[in-house]
Amino acid sequence: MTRSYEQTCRIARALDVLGERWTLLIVRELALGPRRYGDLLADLPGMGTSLLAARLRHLERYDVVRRTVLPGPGRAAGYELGDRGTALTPLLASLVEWGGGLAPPPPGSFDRAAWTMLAMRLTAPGEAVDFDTVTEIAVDGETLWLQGDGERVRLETGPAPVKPGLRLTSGRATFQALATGRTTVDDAMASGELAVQGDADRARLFFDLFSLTNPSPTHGR
Amino acid sequence: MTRSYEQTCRIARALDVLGERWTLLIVRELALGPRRYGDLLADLPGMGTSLLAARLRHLERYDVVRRTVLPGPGRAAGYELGDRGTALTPLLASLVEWGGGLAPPPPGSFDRAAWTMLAMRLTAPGEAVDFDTVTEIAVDGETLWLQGDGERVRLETGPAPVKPGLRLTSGRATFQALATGRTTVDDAMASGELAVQGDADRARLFFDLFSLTNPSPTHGR
DNA sequence: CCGGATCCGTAACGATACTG
DNA sequence: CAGTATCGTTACGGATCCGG
Repeated sequence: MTRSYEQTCRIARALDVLGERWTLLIVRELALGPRRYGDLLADLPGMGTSLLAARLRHLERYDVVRRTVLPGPGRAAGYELGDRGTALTPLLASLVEWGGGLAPPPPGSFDRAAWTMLAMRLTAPGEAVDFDTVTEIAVDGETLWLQGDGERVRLETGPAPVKPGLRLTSGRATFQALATGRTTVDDAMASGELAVQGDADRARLFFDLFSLTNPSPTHGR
Repeated sequence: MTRSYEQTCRIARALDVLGERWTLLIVRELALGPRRYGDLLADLPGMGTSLLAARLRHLERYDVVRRTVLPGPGRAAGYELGDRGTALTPLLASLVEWGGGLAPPPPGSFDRAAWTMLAMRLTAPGEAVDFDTVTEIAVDGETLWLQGDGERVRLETGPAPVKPGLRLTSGRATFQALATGRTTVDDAMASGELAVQGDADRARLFFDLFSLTNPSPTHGR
């Protein structure tokens, strides 16, 4: 089917499944919640449609990805992570940590707040699971939400399914600065670049918990 | 040079550097100690020589890989991991963990004890760094050695540079069974499939510490 | 002989058009 | 909207060739 390294090594076999172009970015997208085929295509600029279809079929075989019926009216078909897909969380976290050490991206790159927020979630300390305020984030028109439930932090694209207890609105540059700790909630509020609806203390706690401290909190050996 | 996703996302940027075919397997090989160009080529069956040269040059740019002079007589040129390469240890560990959940490899795959031992080292618990006995392992003619120094576990291919305190000799199948805990040192010794030179208690401790317990000791979130 | 560079056939990818 | 079909382009794999 797909080209294999034909090695017994676990690393090589993992890469047999995950190592081809776009594969882990599909997993990244679905780590942000279930999506429709067309949404995936739109969020992976440059990827051809036939390739996306082939990758999804491939990943289904390993239960990395699973077909599902999306919630809400319309019973639309979509894709979500399977059990072997959610098991990729530590791998995605390693990639985020390592990628954080690279030079800053060239201007003109595609950017989405959801990617930054996913990186924040993946590298957040364990206490972040107790952040139980439903928080909606709107960055430059893009909206997403998250909530900790004591077990893990749910993070999905789109508007919050219930009325959020905290709502943060900003532009991309400000959000990036907040994410990396280059600015603070107070400064961003004072300059009008960040709007906070809800408790300002909660907003401060939010960025304290999820901030992409770079260099990273070395995990592993 | 190489094709990029052109996304600001840290995952995508990490994959811009690491995501192409063979790249992480080169890192895996160099995680087993410095090597010469020809050795890398021999240990990566199927890889073309021009591609290896291109990958090495690419990885040098990011200090994942570095040119070096090999120890020993001859002052031969070789390659070793750079700082950004050794920083890939947690990523390799994640791949090992995830790959361990896949179906067993098809027969006829390439196999080396060094790959299994690297997987054991990457997923071993922290106490393994205190395993300070120089241990040489010979599996089916292939030899490698390792030693903990209290900080980390050094693991390299080839014979031990000093007289080992423990020496284990077996065939591939037996070593695999010992690595995955499907057999014990005592059983393998009793059946003559494993020869232990040195303290048998140390040999037992060795496999206790490094055994690829599958399912894994969940690390990360 | 080792460390590559060159060349060329094949397989993978990317863009667009097309179909149920 | 969710894919399949087609086709030009790029990347890879294998063999051969070259300089120290």
